[in-house]
Amino acid sequence: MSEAGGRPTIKEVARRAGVALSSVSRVLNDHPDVSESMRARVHESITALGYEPNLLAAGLRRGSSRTVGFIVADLRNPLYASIVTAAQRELGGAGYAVVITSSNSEAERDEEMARGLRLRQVDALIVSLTDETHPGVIEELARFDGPVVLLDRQVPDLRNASTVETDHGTGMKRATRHLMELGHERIALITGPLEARPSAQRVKAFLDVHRENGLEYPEDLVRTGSFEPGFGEGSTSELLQADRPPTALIAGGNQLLTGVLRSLRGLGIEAGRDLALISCDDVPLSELHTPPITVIDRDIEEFGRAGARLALERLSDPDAAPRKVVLPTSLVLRESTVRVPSH
Amino acid sequence: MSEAGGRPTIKEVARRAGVALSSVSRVLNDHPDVSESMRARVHESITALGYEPNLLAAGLRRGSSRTVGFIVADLRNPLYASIVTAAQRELGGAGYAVVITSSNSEAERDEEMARGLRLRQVDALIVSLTDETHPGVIEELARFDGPVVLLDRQVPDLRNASTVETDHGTGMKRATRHLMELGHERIALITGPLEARPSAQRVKAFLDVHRENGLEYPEDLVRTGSFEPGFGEGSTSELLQADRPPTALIAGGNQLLTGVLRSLRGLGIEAGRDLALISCDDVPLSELHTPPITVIDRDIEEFGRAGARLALERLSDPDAAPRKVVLPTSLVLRESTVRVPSH
DNA sequence: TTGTAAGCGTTATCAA
DNA sequence: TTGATAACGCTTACAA
Repeated sequence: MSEAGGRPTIKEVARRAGVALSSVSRVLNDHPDVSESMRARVHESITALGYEPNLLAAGLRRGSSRTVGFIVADLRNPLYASIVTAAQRELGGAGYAVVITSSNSEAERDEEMARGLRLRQVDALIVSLTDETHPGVIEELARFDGPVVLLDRQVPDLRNASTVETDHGTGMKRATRHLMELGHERIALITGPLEARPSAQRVKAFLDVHRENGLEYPEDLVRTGSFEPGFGEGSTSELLQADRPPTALIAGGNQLLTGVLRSLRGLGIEAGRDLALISCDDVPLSELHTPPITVIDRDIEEFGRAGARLALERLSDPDAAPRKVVLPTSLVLRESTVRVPSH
Repeated sequence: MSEAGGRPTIKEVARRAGVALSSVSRVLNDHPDVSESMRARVHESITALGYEPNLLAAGLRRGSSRTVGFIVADLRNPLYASIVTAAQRELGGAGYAVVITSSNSEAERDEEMARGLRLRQVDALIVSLTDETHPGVIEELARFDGPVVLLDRQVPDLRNASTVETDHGTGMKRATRHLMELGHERIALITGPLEARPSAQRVKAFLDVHRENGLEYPEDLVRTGSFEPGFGEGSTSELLQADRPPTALIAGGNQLLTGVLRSLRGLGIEAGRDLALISCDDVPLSELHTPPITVIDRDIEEFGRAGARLALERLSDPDAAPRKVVLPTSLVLRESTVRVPSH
């Protein structure tokens, strides 16, 4: 199309406009010291040539790619997708592009993704770690020298990281107390690995409420391990087919919930009638299930925005100290927990 | 940590190893002509210095970023997330990173994202367009000179694009016939905008089956417009509160389905009993709903993989002609369509 | 097999 | 306010 085949560069724009290369750059980055006539000539040349900047080159020279890397444990979880979408909007408004990667809930992939993003010179990293205790990932994040934002995770070794957390503990306490008030004494809890903050917080809160009500530690009723549907399904089947099955169950996430519901269907057990059921995070399934399912909810968009803001904060002021934001949860009561257990 | 503060570069690796800069590069890219001793010395130096390559620089020089850009209409749709995840795995295996962007179902954002990815010098583009007729996006894609893969879209003007399509027509025909065999004569169809291939294909197939059965064109029962839940909810309410409501309904996507179900709940209408219901694409909600919902299904992972393969195909051989892959659909019968309508 | 050197498209420093 | 020019970190002819 232009001079010599390939895409026109700043150099050709300069030649055509009869100005210096650096002047074109100044116009492009709207530098304050450019005359109106210069701006006009350059713009004329730019549109005539159909010039488009090469962001790789600019990033290399500038030492910053104007890009934020995002690592999520599982993109297929609609929750993460919402977080990413909200964050992307916030960051986009500030001129940053977002590179999203998914680790498929494998800690080694987390490490791989973090490294990849580092080498691509992203300016900041927002991560939802699969395993906050995995040394490889921590090391990887420590090597990164831009701001790091951890979502719902805590890594004490990472001096440089801001965090946005959810107050899962309070939510779990409310849920557990709610079930106890309904008369349940044998409540089961299925949640992800203890290596992820939310699970640890939930288990602790769950046990605290038991203790506070003078109830024994229901060791056999607490299952931690994974956020995948399969884990929810298997655990539910085991729990409900044991000698003393629970009368209520709390699922620690929407993916776990689908597993729980699959199991219930297989066993012919109906939530709300035969078993009180509570899930974490509101999704269409929990709302539209028959009966609708009580959930520990939170503002997931705000969660994503908060992550983005924490990153931007330290991007605009590299000396700013890392911060921690804690977001609240609320208990949304629905029919899956209205009836008193028949046992 | 190393010489002068910043991260070590290839230059410092070379100096420490006492070899030429280019030799380090050769080792890094495992060029065939490197002696074992050279390789060893360089590697020693690399680990000693903690060297890490700058992919921005490599990409600039090479004229290729080893990156594939992905544009999806809505990341929050679990279906897209699965497609992306599958594609990412395939592309990652071939050494390509994936930059995911979401346009939030806004055609202008599609354009914006495409441009952004272009400027970032991605090597290929895989896109699920919001509006395949939007001139801005088409122009944008046309300017791109690497391979373009369109997902479930067709743009005749784009000579350079491969496509992976779903045979939505056959699926819709099966679904419609199935309902007619159950005795339904007034079947409603709610689907996305006609500007998106799947909707157009569905409407056509739906009408074809009506014609083939000697039934009039149910103009009042076909609603096209958007894939968002709100559109599903509003349309369902209107349809079911009209003078001659349908006895069966087909929802053209999982997001639409949640809207449909919300509306049904509000109206006190039960799927499977009062209204036969079919949805497109299987998600936990369709499977776990009471009653389970009949769906037009497809292998969504394969869809994503196919997109990735089409991109890789032309990435490794730039002269390869664009190709088109069509994936089948199947009808999964469930309880939402077993009963004969009472009307 | 290895080294020298040019250049990828920018930005930023320095003079003018 | 503008123009030369030197990087940025890497790859790749070409020479040795």
